[in-house]
Amino acid sequence: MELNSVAKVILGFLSRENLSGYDIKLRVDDSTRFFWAASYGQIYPELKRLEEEGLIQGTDSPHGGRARRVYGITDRGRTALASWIMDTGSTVELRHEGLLKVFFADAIDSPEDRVAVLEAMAQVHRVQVEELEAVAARKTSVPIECAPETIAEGDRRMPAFVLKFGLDFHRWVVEWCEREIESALKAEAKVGAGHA
Amino acid sequence: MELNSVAKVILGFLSRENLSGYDIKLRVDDSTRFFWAASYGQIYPELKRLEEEGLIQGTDSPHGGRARRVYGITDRGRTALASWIMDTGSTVELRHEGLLKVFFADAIDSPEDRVAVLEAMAQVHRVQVEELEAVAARKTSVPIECAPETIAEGDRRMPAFVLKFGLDFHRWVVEWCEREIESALKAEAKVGAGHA
DNA sequence: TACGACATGTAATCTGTTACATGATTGA
DNA sequence: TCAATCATGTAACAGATTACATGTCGTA
Repeated sequence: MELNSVAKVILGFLSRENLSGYDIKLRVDDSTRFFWAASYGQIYPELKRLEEEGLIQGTDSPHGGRARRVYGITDRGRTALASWIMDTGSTVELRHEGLLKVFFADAIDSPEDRVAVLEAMAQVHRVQVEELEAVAARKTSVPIECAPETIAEGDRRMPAFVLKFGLDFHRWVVEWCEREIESALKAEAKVGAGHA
Repeated sequence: MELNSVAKVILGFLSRENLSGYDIKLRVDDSTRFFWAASYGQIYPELKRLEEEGLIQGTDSPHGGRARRVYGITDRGRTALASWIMDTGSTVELRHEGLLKVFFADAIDSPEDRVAVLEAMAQVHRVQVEELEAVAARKTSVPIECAPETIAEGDRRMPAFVLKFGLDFHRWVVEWCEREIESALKAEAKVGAGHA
């Protein structure tokens, strides 16, 4: 019962509410995309597979003449989800072009230009902070889940938790870069003074 | 002159020293793999392509009967590398299964089990810290680049910089998790006391 | 009536890893 | 002599994105 990458988000979201493939994609793009993306090209085929395996159950529920299939999680699906969550192993992958540039920045002659590489990296993370702040603002003003019983359940704390992690993380990176830039500038000033 | 993902590491390493494909792979696995991996299946074809484009220049230099082709960066290659590094845009991708588990941990009934999910995430990052500490230890004791002229150049500071970032980052995540676990446990204790 | 959101699906493409094939050299 | 390392290369596969095709519905 190994779950693939897409199955994990699908079962996760379906454990909260019944959704169509389209709905799932909306929620992914609004939340997990920052650390776990999923495209239509993965979602729709996987919904079929998961239904065949009996982890989810689909029901046709067209809106007028517009075809729509809403899926709900089954007991077997819940078991699979819980067993994945409770498994202590998990992968972490970081692919960071800014770090790669810093790593090779010795190839740049001018010290000011090398500092600029760090500053550019900081800027990328500032943008991420802004994006996440926008997400946070949206969450507090207009909750994405609008069903009344959903708002009533106040115990859905974990997504906010993860959002906080994202904000804290990107802010930390910005500060790290700024600290290192400052100490680099100080070191350089000393060298400059020595030469004068 | 858009560089693809593998071209970036190749040009970066060749800007320091002349290397074979095998050498490049060794260096990637020893350093950038934590944020920028590359496999033989990418490296060898790309070396050919970069030579055709004139960004690198290969020379056959067999060791005895063992075939070997060593590449050096050209002036055009240096220009391409510098222009990529100085470009302010860069991608950041994080794929974090632990965060995904935390995100969906509301599906787990027991509060203790939910805390365990956070603890497991912390553990993954502790392992990363250990791995990076091993890398750091290797660097200070036996520098990977052993050519004397290389050791003499003391101005290759950026790789150590990036290593420091990795260590600081993973330690920060561990502390973040521990802080949140503690505050979660305190909140729970209060609820428990209220019920009592 | 036209546009944007709703809704499903797939084919082409791209990127990257894994595994294998092949063979030489070095050192225990 | 045997295993590990040096060395190059490719085919098969896995994972994911992009772009397209198709059509409905609500609303400005």
